Amino acid sequence: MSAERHGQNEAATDDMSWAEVTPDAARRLLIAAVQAFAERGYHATTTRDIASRAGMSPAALYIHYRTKEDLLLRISRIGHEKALEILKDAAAEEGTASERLSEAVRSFVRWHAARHLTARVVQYELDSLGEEHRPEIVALRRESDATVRDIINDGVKAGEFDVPDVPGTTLAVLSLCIDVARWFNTEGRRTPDEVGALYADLVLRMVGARVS
Amino acid sequence: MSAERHGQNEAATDDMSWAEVTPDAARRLLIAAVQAFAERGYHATTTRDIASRAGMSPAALYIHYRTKEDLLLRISRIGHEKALEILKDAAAEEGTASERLSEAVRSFVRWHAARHLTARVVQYELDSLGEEHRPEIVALRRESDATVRDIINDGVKAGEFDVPDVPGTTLAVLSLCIDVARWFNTEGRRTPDEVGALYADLVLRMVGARVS
DNA sequence: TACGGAACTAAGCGCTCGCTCAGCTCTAGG
DNA sequence: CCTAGAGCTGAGCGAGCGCTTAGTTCCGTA
Repeated sequence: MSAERHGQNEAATDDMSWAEVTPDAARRLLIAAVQAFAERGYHATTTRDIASRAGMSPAALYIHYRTKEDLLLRISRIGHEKALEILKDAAAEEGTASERLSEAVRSFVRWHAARHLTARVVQYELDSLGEEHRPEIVALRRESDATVRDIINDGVKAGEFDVPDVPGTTLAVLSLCIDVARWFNTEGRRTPDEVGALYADLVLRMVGARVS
Repeated sequence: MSAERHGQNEAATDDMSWAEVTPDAARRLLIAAVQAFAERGYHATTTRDIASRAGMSPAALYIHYRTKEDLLLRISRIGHEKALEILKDAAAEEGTASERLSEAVRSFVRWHAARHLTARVVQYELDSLGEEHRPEIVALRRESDATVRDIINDGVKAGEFDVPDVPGTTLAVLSLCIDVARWFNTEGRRTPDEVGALYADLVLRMVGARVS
């Protein structure tokens, strides 16, 4: 079966990846919200739907979360922090700029594919967040941007890369990786690992890395 | 002013690009719907909002469109047809595969940037379409995919390109172009022409085109 | 001038939404 | 055994939703 082959059935692994969310009922609600938001979008999802996916009554949601938007905010914050951590870990490794960029793209894309439900909410439901919470999330995105841009700048300085427009190329690389969350399908032909490898190669070509 | 510099203020040019929609009131409603859907998303947009943007009462909408979803369907169909036409025009030109791919990406991206409100609805609100209308739109997307894949295959056969994974690279190229609609901002630093030129260069690198 | 029909509006119907609240249940501490 | 409090539910409120309907306005034609 496909999910087994991928080893990435999101519903199964979510229990582990949202371990920081307690108590148990709050975590179940949050996981239910991720699935519902990813499938239907934030505005099309009802609190009744989220609660029933978690096996609870509609009122139970409000014991653990102040509002429906509060749920989205927590998902978005945790997700962005995870995505940023992945990029920073890759950037902090030892090795050439090519190696670090390749590893950053590979792991970033792998996350967007394996956890595409979460990533879809994180990357595409940002606008559903109210004005008062958006700046916090936008700041995390800028950090992600800076992390990738720094690696590319390193590569240019070291003579490894040929990049006429560093900010533009950084934007394109991140855009390419993020959009994986939109089209990736667990039932499809590619595993998250395969997509990660393909994209790492494509990005190295985009920055004109010397063939190794 | 930015919109003037870009020469691409969407609200202004929409009157011309939706010329095929008649009568005038129907076109005004459709343009209002594009703006509202792009800003807030389909589900978060109310029919009252659309009607008031068009300077009409809520009931007037139902004289020209059967339902709110009917509006989305018409926007989506016209938009996808336009996007496909752009790709096919570039693919049908004379020239090398590099030239045709470059022109396809340049014009496709330029459209997604200049008309990013429309493109955002077309590319990201597909899931809001009911099950009965989606297949028609998905067929148009497959045609777009095939058009780009054919150009890349031509380049590989001619020895112009070095592409280990043609379907995967095709997917990545289209994904990269489409995501322009998500991040492009009229107030930003780049014009649609500039983004088109940048992306055409990046895509030629992705397919390993020989430097010309 | 009179009239048929298309375009449009004011009012509002039935429904579902996010969210609330009074009260029930279950468990830990004494 | 009793009790306090956290977790949860059933019922439902006020609001706003998509959409409808009865009736008005306006214009082309004769």
